[in-house]
Amino acid sequence: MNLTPTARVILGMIRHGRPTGYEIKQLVDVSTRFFWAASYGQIYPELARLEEAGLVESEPDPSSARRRREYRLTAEGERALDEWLASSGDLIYEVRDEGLLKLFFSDSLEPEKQLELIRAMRDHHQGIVDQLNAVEPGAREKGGGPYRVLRYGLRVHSSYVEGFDDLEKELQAEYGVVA
Amino acid sequence: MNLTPTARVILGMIRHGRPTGYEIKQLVDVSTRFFWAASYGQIYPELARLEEAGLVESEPDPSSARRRREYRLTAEGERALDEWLASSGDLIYEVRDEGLLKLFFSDSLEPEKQLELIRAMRDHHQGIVDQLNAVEPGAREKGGGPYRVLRYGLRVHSSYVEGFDDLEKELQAEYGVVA
DNA sequence: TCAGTCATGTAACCAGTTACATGATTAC
DNA sequence: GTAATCATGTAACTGGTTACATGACTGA
Repeated sequence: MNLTPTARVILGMIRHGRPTGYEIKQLVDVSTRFFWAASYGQIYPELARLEEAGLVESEPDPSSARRRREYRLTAEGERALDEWLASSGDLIYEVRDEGLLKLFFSDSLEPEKQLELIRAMRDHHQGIVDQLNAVEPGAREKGGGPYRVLRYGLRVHSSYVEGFDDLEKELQAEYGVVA
Repeated sequence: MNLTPTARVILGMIRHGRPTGYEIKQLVDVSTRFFWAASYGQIYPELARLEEAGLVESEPDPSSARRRREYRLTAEGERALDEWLASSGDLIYEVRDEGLLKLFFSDSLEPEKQLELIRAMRDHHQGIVDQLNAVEPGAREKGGGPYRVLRYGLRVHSSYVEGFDDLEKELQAEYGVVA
């Protein structure tokens, strides 16, 4: 009953009230995206596999004018989801941050280019903070896990921004630049 | 001259004084690993491709008793590395954090399990902080990009730990647990 | 002598993205 | 009418891990 990575988001999202591939993708894109992304190219085939495996079942939504297939968890699916949530093995934790990699190798770069890099990273994380802030009110109302995760994200990405601000000042001091 | 992701670490590490696949992997594992990993299964084939493409050249190390192939950057390779470092397009930034995904869906979990999850994540990041602290003295001495990256990592992972500590207290209060 | 480390490499697999294709419905 | 959005899906590709295989050298 071992779930593939994408299956975990999908089952979770179905229980969370997102019964179609499309709706799952929509919610992922404004919530889990920053720590767990998913593309249509993963979602639709995985839904089919999950149905084949008996963890979900589906039927076309007749109340909708457009083509629309609604999924729900089977008893098996509920069990598999709970099992994963309660499991206590190693948790996947992977990061790929090209900016940090550049920074690591940045000693050969001109100061101005180094600053440019740091500012780009700062802006990127500030952008995430902004996006999180934009959904904060709605999330606060609902509370629970999603809201906890949101606040966590807000905290760490703000800490990123601070870190880059400090780095920028430090570099400017080092190279004798006057702001 | 577009470098594959792994090519960037490799070229950077060669310039940084790690001329063999083995040594590249060793350094990656204690430095960039937390934001840019690489496995032997990527490194060795990529070295061969880079040589084929003329970005590196190599010869067996005669001064070594064991089999050992030393790579160095060609002029082409130097140029490609510099070009990447100075480029200013979008930077890859990807995270996959299974713990946060669980937390997102954790509302159906018993409080005790929720706390367990939060503690596991806390411990994981504390472990990273410990590992970073272990290499801090050596990195401080050398300074430059690697040291900047290290301090950044220390900062954000400490902020993760704090975040989870707070979350734990919050949950305990919510569920009326007395520490 | 034997465990550990240095050192290179391959094959099978896994998980993911991007781009494309299709078409209906809704809002302006 | 037409642009945006809803909605599903596939094919080609990319980038990566894991496990395995091999063997020499080094230090206790």
